[in-house]
Amino acid sequence: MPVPDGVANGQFTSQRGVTIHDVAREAGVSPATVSKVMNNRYGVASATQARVKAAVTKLGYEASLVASSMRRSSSNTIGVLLAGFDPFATEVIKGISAEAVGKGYELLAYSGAIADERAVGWEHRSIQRLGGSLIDAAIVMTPTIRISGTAIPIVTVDPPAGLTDSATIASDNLAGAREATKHLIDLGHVRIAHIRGRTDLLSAQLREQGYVQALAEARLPYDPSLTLTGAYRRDWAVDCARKLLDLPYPPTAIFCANDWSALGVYDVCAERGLRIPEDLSVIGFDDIPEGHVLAPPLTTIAQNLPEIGADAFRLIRSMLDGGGSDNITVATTLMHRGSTGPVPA
Amino acid sequence: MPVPDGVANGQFTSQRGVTIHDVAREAGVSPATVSKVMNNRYGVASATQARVKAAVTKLGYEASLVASSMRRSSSNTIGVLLAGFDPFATEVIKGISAEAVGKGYELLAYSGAIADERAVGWEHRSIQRLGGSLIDAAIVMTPTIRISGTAIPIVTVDPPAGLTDSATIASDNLAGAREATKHLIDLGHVRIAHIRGRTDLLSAQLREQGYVQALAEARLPYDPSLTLTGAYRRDWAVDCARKLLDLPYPPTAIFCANDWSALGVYDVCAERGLRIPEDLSVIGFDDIPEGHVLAPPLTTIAQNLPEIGADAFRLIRSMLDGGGSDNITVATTLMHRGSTGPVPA
DNA sequence: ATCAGCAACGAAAACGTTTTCGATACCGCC
DNA sequence: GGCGGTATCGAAAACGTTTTCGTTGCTGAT
Repeated sequence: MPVPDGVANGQFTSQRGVTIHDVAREAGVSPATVSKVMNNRYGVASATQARVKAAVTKLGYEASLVASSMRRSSSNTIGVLLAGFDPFATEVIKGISAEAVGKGYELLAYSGAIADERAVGWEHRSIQRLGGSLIDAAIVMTPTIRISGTAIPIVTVDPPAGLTDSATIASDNLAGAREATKHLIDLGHVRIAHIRGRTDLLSAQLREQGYVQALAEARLPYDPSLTLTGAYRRDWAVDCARKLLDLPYPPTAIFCANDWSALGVYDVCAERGLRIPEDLSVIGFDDIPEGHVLAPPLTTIAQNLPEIGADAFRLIRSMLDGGGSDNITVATTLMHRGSTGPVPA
Repeated sequence: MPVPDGVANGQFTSQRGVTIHDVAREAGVSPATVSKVMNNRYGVASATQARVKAAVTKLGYEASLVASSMRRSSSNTIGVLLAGFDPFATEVIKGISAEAVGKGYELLAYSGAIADERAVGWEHRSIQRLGGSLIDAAIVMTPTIRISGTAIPIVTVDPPAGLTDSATIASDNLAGAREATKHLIDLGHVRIAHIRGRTDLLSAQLREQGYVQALAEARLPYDPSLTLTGAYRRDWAVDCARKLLDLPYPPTAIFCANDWSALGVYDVCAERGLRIPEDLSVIGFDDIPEGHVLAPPLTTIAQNLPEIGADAFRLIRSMLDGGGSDNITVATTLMHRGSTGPVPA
């Protein structure tokens, strides 16, 4: 139901916002004085202050963030740079926001990845574009490349491999994967497969490493043919699951590097009539909401995403205050639901 | 484990990003020419272009968003303005993002509500601060006031009461509330209470209206003493539930204006030893994740938040192309879970 | 009466980019 | 050789704000 409210095309381009000059003219002072009043600078008579404030409220003036942050060095806002507003990122942002509220900082989440061809290097581009003026510091989510030589403090959430010399926050992927694998071992499983994630990501490497460690700790043999690459993708995981189940001596349990991969395993079980967990135990990683509504609900390793965000904010704040960088890991928790059970007889 | 990576305090303030002047000097041209190359303007020799591009890549130059959007009018960015990154807002943002990706637009979510005392009017402040230069249009989430006189197109998600003359998107709160109430009626309930939301919000008004309509359609009597104000808050809803259950002729079912209010009802049932749904049926609105893990899981009216976001993006895009405004409602769906059942005998 | 001191205010520069417009050099053609 | 036309480039203004610094005018002390 379109509303014919009498607005024509181009209605907005003609208008320009009210500037500091308008306020100055209204109050009969110079722009410089208006700026001083707005920023509570010393050196303006109280009578003038009152006049300026009256003009400000009358005209509804608010300083343009762009112009002021161009002149100033600091803007009191911290930027959150992300490839897209996916569930992972938004959950972490919630944590950042919860921690930041009331601390006098504004938050600006910027998604600068326009198209896939330009996607590589979006982190650097975004920091260059926003940094130094619009934002005082940045929290970068799941970058694909190493970021260096920036003019502002950076903390990296879910960092890429090999980035230990700067500030990073991530789940304790190693311990989480070890716990997942140990959970399967405790249920009596001996032949445990692993569908690993994107091998270029540190998180995937650590989860695989945790899987290997848990096997070693339990003195179970490590069979390389039981580890396939699902790249964190459901469709790839489908292929992996098929190959694993086609093995002459197939696994009785699969540890998936993330929940999406586990969904792929569910798909294959459905197509082959295999029951979970009676015929095959499945455990995931991440604890996405979709896992709750599966039949059976997915056993998984939950990441504490808001806590990661809160830690990221605390760290970047301490860096703004002159503190050094740090590498923080956040504990995961095993969510024992319906998709894992004792080894079939 | 702090990493002593040899960085001192103030390490970042000294550095300044590489500007267009640096590139110009490197390439032996003027800043104007560099700008033309960056923006693919006509009138620069191919040899010069190559030299400039080489300098750009060598220095890793990226135009400052602040400076360029100060000079330009358009920035190809649409802003999402919100009071905070709460679950409602982030879910809608996901929908906006999913719809915006690949359309050539960048997204900038800005949370300008610093402290509660300054919170009133954050919408206007944010638009003034970002509009006209940093963002070309804005999607405003759950504003508390009417926004008018802006220089850029605005669409409002979950608009306040009385705002029908501008572009708005919201769930079909009326139909959803009617469905919720009808669900209880179909289960045989006759004495149905309603814990309403914040009466200043249009959503709450419509949900109450839907409740009243459903009663009327079923020719059930409307008892004003069965409607109390929970203001969308859990603690207020606790008081409401206590009062309702203390009534001489208490309700057998309660329709809560949102899920948080329903949680308050759960609290009171727990404190009084009432069983859900045997002694009291409870239905909520919103479908928050917390409702899934309750015992019993909460029956509720789910909002299609990502769809709201997608609609918001589509609408603002058509407005940028010169289209008129619109008022859109998005359908809700009843999630029948464990907290509603037949009327007790 | 003179002057140091200070409060109040404004002129102007600066931030980094884009865009207009004028200047220059070169080309082909008469 | 002169000239109109075109291609290429740079000087400078502009965007809206903040900040420095100089100017003005007043107060109070000598």
